[in-house]
Amino acid sequence: MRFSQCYIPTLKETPAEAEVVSHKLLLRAGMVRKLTSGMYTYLPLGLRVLDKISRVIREEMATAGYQELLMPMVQPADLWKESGRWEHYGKELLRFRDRNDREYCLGPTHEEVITDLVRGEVRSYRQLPVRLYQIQTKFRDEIRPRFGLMRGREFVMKDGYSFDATAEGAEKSYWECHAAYKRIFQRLGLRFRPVEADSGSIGGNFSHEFMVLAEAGEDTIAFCHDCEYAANVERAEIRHQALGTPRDACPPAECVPTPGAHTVEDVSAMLGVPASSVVKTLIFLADGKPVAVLVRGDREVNDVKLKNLCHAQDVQMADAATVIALTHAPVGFAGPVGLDIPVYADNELMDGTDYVAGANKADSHWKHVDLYRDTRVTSWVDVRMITTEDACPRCGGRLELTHGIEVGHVFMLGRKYSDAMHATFLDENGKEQTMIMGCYGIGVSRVAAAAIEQNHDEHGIVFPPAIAPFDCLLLNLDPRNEAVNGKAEEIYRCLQSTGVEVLLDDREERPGVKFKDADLLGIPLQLVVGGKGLAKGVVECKDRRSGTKGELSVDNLTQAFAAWSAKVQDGWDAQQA
RNA sequence: CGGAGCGUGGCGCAGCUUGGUAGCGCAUUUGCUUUGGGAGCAAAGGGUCGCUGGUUCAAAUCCAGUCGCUCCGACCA
Repeated sequence: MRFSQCYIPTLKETPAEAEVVSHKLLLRAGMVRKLTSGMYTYLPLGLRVLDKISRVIREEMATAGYQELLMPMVQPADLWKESGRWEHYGKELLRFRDRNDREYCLGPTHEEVITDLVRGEVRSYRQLPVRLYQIQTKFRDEIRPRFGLMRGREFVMKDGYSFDATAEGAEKSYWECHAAYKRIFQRLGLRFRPVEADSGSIGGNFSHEFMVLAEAGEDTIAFCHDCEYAANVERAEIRHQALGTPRDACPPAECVPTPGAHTVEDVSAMLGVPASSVVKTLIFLADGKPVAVLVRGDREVNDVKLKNLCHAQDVQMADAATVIALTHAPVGFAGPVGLDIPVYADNELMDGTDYVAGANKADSHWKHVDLYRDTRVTSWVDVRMITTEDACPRCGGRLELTHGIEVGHVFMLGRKYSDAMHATFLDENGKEQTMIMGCYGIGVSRVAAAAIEQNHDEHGIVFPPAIAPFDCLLLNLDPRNEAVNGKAEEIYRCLQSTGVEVLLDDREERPGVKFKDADLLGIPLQLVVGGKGLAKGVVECKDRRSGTKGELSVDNLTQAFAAWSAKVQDGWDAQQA
């Protein structure tokens, strides 16, 4: 392609609306433009990036035995009523009516449609497994779209589904897709980790998220240095071993004044005890029902764990009025002593005694609290956030926390949808059975953003070769100079004929403009054809990632280019490993 | 939805407090010069100041409403 004939509107300045790096650079590099909140037009260069990502996905899904199809974006409400999600999915599901007043929604995901399809065709265990996927635009009416392509309302997703006759078969489908995802993100040149994850509202038995490691990531993941364990902190279980030693004797509990101390820090400072000796008592509403959660003062409650423990759809911190009604004290003085709502205490508190806790009375706390002696704990549970002080739940090794961007998620759904929608088949005994499903998503447009979050510098994007819109950017520094122009055109044709995707910058611009745009666009290989180089019989080359510059002789350019290109790819592979 | 902020030529911003001629940089057009890291000079074009209503002799500026966008929280690929 010729730059002069491409629609690549690069920007010198960053539009005010962009906050995160990937959004700024996608706008500046002329890859996307916003239509309205959370909805973007992919310009030619941006679309090429999506196509590159999709190509890898298609190849690896095919290898894993998944076939591509394409389902409608508009879905009838009936199917969603059948699965029960018309009621449960919430406002993210954009609903509307047609001219005949029939109800529809825009597809945020396609479990219902695919299940309807498969139940209509598949009668026998002999027809299973069925493994299908599509790459399509999805719509979710997000509460708050943000960060450009990272969380749009309209976005491109690959969604795959498997239907199996047996649990073993379903697991096979699941793990084969899991393996395909590893190959996909590997090939895309991203540093990533598959992590154990909570299933959330999609439901199901177990799931893994694929996290691209990046500072800007909205998720936190915990992973072990000594074994393969990695999990989203929402899910990471905590290895708790009872100390086995008798707890110290605890002096009688004593109520002491703590005026104005309504944070753990205030209390521990005022009473001269470490935060770890304070019991933090938080009141939550689980589907509207109050529960108290106890964690050590220096820990955080994990509300996903709490949600699962309560079997609740929704868990929130209680508002101030509710706290006052339940504890008879303002926020900040709640404690487990004498509290008559269910109390979930974190396992970690088992080991200690002589705690400080709120007194359920304004400006007062109890000292010398023994949770066994002085309170009634409903159950001891794992409800807190994991920390780097915790040991790996698998092997006891050292844990590290890092940020990640969720680009893929695989779920073992089980029979959640197939039961609700009667997707059944006859087994070898002629007995009716329910299909076992898995579903598998990759945020294609989010992968593009995540790749940029992970790979950029102060000059612009640094695309991994597999994702870059072109393999090579060929700069013709002086199109009006016959020798330079002729050589640039010759190299352009020559590289194209060997299958290299080349963008030729043939614009009548000053060299500086071309260099700046070249770095901004992030195409991995830059070749510079200019008078200076040609005088020496060379064109200059630059590896966008490392910044390393070199010279390639014009005489055996094809071979020299191939060798250099392989070297640049090696650099990427080394960085990824 | 709760909290914070922003809307002024294509882009980035100033002006608003204290009402009175709409301004700067970039980009665009033309000419000349320049030509290896976002060129220089000269000239030119382009804005109902988000929208509606109000106050006023007079509103970008003050008031009310409304729409849109961004950021912080609950959601998720």
